[in-house]
Amino acid sequence: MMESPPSQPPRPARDVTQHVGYLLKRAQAALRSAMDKVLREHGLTVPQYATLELLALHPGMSNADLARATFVTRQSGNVVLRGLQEAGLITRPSTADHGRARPAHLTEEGHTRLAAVQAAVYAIEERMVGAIPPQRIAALLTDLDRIAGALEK
Amino acid sequence: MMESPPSQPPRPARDVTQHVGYLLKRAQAALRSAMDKVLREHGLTVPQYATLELLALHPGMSNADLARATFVTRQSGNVVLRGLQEAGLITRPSTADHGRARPAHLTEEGHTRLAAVQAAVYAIEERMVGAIPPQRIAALLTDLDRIAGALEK
DNA sequence: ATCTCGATGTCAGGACTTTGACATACGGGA
DNA sequence: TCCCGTATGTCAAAGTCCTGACATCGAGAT
Repeated sequence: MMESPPSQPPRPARDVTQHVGYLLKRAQAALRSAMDKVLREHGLTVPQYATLELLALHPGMSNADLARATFVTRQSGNVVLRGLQEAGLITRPSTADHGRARPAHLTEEGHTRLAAVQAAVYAIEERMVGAIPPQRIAALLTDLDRIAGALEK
Repeated sequence: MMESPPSQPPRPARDVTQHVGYLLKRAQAALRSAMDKVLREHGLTVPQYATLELLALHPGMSNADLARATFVTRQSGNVVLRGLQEAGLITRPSTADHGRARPAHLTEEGHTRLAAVQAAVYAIEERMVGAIPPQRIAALLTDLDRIAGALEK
């Protein structure tokens, strides 16, 4: 019940469910749900997967680096890293050579597990991209980036 | 450290941080953070605010309705509703007249508090919209809707 | 040399959310 | 009429994440 697709008003939507913020939340919730479902079959959480992907791209990132990049606090990032470390997917030196930052690196198994899930995750990305007119993709990426930039200020 | 804006590759981005999913996450994280900050000053959480907004638009929504609309579980929705009820912002009949659903309604104070925060929240929406070329807004909303639709299936 | 400041890692506690389960209530079909 | 599937509300337990706080480390200023 309570379903009333407000029959799209002209342009300046007054319905809250037509605001950019709400649509953004809805899309993100759907993405999160889809990724959770797929990653669970591989024994990974979304933050864990994101961390693996980032470490594959930028080996040696510290906990603080990863926390910023995955949009969680350092504390949560620490939990993620310990989980990955216990699972044997990453390694971190027990002592920091420079500051306090301890650079993380993927293990052999880390690379393997990442490769195993990438196909499934990228399929989700494909479903998203496939739902959008190709000529709009670039603009969409740009706009999302601008939204983030405008709010992060 | 570890900051290397990958100097935007031509178009088909291979960098994970250029994927639709990542940008979506980033924009949503920025929005959530901005809203948290503003709403905290008014003693409300994001789900609580969303619930008030929805109840203003559709009086009488049930807990299950609200949970779906705010993208949380019924259990979380229940917690939100009890919080709002204790704060005196909404009312719910103690007994259901039809099924088990107990329709929620804003109290006088609920309307007042909502009105008080709307200005601040809408200013955030304005910051987002303002960062995007006006002629692209409609397309952006459409694309976000399609992304959600493609994933919710 | 010393001090101050920012960044990092970590701990403790609490807040929020989810998973899983159960009981109740309506509605349609056998 | 009776049964079964769906929807709803709720409880208990666990997980996840965050806030607040503290100690350490490096770099630049004093």
